[in-house]
Amino acid sequence: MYTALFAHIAQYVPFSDADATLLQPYLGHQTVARKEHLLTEGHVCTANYFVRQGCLRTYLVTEKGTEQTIQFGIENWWLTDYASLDNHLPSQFNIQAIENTEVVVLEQRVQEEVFRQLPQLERYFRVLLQKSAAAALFRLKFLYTLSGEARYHHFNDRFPGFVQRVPQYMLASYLGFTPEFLSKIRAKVGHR
Amino acid sequence: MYTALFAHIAQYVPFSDADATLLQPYLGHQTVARKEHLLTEGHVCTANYFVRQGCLRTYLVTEKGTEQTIQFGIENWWLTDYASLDNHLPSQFNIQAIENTEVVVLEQRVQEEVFRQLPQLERYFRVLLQKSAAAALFRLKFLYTLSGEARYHHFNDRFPGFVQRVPQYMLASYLGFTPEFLSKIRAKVGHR
DNA sequence: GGTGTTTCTTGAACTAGATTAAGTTTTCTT
DNA sequence: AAGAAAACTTAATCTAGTTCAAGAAACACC
Repeated sequence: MYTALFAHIAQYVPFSDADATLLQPYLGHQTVARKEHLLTEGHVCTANYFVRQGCLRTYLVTEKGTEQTIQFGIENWWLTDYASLDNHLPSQFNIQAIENTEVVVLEQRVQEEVFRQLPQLERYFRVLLQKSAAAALFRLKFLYTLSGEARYHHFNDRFPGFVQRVPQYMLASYLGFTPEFLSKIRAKVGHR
Repeated sequence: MYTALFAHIAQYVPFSDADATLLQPYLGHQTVARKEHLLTEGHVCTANYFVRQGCLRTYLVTEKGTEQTIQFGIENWWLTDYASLDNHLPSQFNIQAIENTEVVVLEQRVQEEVFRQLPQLERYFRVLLQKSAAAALFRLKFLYTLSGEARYHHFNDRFPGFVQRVPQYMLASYLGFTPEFLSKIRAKVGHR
């Protein structure tokens, strides 16, 4: 049930079987059906989610009523809206399953106790968040310096299986352009 | 010398005078003249910088040779390139002073020892990084959903003093458009 | 298998912002 | 104070990507 998460933690900090036994009662497990939401905008985000299997996305609904995909989360990634989680504010984002997904749930209300009993998890999350900060810098570089078409190719080269895994309108949205434009790009290179 | 940093830490975690005395020998202090660099792309980033006074920016040089400003860092902010810092890789970014600036320097090579002696700093940085992750989500929302002109107004409303503090071509770059376009926007509303 | 819904594709018309070019103003250096 | 460099402004032309519209294809449900 939680072995993927425990293995992930052990990659970064000392984490014994006893530690795992200690942590387990604080964790939840949830199966999320395709299209089902873990977080809906306007509601307070109450947990941090670790993807055990499957794929999630964070998106928002624009003033025009269209969906803007902000990020994807696949296996071994944590996903949450920290602004909402930490400040108990209604979230501006949605977290939704793109395919049937299984997540490990760390509720905000037990997080402090978890850190008290397993202080090395402070370090685990700090290290992961540093990786996330590094990725955010590259994401901005990507968005600011590449054309829409170059972004598609760059992404496709980097994550070749992704294009088949997620609907194309979501991918287009994530990459910052319209599905119509994505069709045009793909037609140009024979649907790679 | 380090009182601003110590006060900042004490906002988030228990931090006594004894803790401050313990940390101090591991810190450096640097005055950076306007336009001087703390990090140059192609070099490995060796430290995390806390802005005591002044203003920094992270930027990159595009393939066309133009500068793309990615972020600003003002008082009480930490600034670094985590990808380079943590993995000892040459950085793709530059960190430069926009005005005369004073920073507290936490070198990567002493960081582990600092965490060993002051474990609450693991928590301090985790909390700050969570805020940073929250801000990154909002930054993407901002970039994806607002027009160039709306981004200018939104930013100006939020940080009214900033527009006078940084050169306009840097602000335009940060907001994702050309300086020419920024001139047009400002002419429209009578140079606010 | 049939029907309804969602996703993808195509093409014409449109537009937000970029590019090019150059003049003006401000700042910096000596 | 003078000259050079950097930053800002202005306007015409251009373009990457959007919008609009609708048909085709794929998927979901009963």
